[in-house]
Amino acid sequence: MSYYTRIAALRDKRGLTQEELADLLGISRAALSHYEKNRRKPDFHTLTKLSDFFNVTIDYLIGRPPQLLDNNVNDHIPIHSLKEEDIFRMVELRWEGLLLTTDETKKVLNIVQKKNQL
Amino acid sequence: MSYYTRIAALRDKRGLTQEELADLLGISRAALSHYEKNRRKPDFHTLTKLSDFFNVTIDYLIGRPPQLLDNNVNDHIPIHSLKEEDIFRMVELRWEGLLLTTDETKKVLNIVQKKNQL
DNA sequence: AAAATCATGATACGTATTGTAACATTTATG
DNA sequence: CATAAATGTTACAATACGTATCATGATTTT
Repeated sequence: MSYYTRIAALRDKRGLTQEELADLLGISRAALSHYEKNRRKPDFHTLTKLSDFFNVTIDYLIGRPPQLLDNNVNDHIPIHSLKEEDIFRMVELRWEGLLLTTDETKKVLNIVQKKNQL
Repeated sequence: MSYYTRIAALRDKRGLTQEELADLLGISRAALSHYEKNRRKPDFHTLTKLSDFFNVTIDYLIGRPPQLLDNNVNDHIPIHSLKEEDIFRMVELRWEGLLLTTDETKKVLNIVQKKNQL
């Protein structure tokens, strides 16, 4: 219920001060401090700027726990006529909230391929 | 800049009225209408309830355009010591914002495997 | 097709939340 | 341990929110 955003952790990881990040995003340091301490909630625009900057999803940013993979109903996926670009768009691998590059994705998919288990 | 949430579209897809969805989520119909028309912005808790209900990310829900896969720096991924469960956690395939089930994911990964192109 | 019903959009206002500046406290450094 | 740098906190004006209510639009019924 009471989320803790991961802004502070992400910022620390990059060795930025509140003031530096605030300037980069065009917001005040006080506001950023409030966000990190969960006293204030950034609006969508700021959320997006933060997510873009750190290359994470908003879900990750606000500390939303990951969803489970089952109990879902996707009737409309044309699984057998997926084009390569469709698949490319679907595959978004992340590690601790961070998107993998194309290269990294390739490597992981190769492992999947070898293990042949999923 | 000015996002349009996909709440209305997702709700319509399920054939729900504003009142029905509002009741399911424990919010007022007026509030929901405001969210759909981008006159008000739901708080994190409501955002999460909506995302959980529709099984989509918050990013998708608020209409954030998808991120690109390149220009990223993930130095810390232990690619060669990934356990199967690690990979499982990483693989979150989506189609129009909706998470794929394990079965569907298997199928798509099988296609990837055959095309052997990614 | 008019009346009635249902669904959604819009407004106004009391309340709650936000942003900012200023001050306080904590942490790092010479 | 004194100073500076970084972060935390408070108070208040400005903004945004939730709700009730009314307005409009869309279906249904007869």
